[in-house]
Amino acid sequence: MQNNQFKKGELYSFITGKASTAIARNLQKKFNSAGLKVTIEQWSVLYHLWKQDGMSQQELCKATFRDKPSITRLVDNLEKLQLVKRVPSGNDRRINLVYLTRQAQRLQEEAMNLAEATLNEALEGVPPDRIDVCKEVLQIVYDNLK
Amino acid sequence: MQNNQFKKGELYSFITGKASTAIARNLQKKFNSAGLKVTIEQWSVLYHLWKQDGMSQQELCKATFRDKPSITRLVDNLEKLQLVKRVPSGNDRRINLVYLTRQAQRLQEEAMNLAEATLNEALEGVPPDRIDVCKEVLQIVYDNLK
DNA sequence: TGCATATAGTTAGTTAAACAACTAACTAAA
DNA sequence: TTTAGTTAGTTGTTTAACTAACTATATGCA
Repeated sequence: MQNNQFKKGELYSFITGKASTAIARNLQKKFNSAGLKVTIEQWSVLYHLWKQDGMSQQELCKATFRDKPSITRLVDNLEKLQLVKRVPSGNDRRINLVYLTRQAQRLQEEAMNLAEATLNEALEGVPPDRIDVCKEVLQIVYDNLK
Repeated sequence: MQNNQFKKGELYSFITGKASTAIARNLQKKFNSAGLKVTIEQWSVLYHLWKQDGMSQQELCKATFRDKPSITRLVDNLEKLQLVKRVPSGNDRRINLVYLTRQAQRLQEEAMNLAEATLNEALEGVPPDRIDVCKEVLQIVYDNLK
């Protein structure tokens, strides 16, 4: 145990993740301003479908670190927005494959550009090597607790 | 603009803050196992009251990075749990000062120890200087977007 | 074949976040 | 002192997270 790494007064911001909250909020505002009617959570699902269309809900769970009910709801809402479509798998009738609609495909570039812009704003003035350290630490944290 | 710091494929985990989610989830489980009947969000309010009792709701907003309705509801629930009490300010009748009950004071040590344990687990194997870099980067991110 | 077990997804219930619209109380300037 | 603007807090609505309990389908093994 590395007991003195954190003094009690410093626990808070690490645990509550205010930085990532701020990033998410900033991106949501950009979406709203641009008239993109998606939430960050919905975006996080679309993001993975843009990388690989036709994932199952289970795969989306793993990719987005969400549980099954969350994905059910998110896909419900994305279907209502006509951005994705559930298609039953031919091989295994338990499985829903989730496919992007034309409409969602058209959103990709704009949404990704806004996400990139948010990150560039967030990381303004941070040297690349420090970003790398930060990414590594956060990855270790995630792996340690998984 | 530092345009090539992030490749598009790397946006995701930074924006969605999976590390802080994992930390929060881990701490919540520790609370549950220990029979502490508080949520992480409630803990985040208690945390600041343990540092300084009798803060106003507005001050709690700033400290926890939440908006006013969120604090209203968290304090509502903490009151139901008999962990805090609203006391109208003498000087300004708009203001509620939020005070810890005896019961909440008794929770402090146990809750803080669990939070510390979570962080030690999370940061196992991460050298202290890298943690410092990480904290600095996250602080800059937060300030950049504020 | 048949049954236990695992997997994919849904539904229900509680808690919380974000936003907008609101009331009440205070402050400062005409 | 009246009015305009600000600040503190509450309420309503939508979206989402997490847990538990559920249905339906598939798989593995006796």
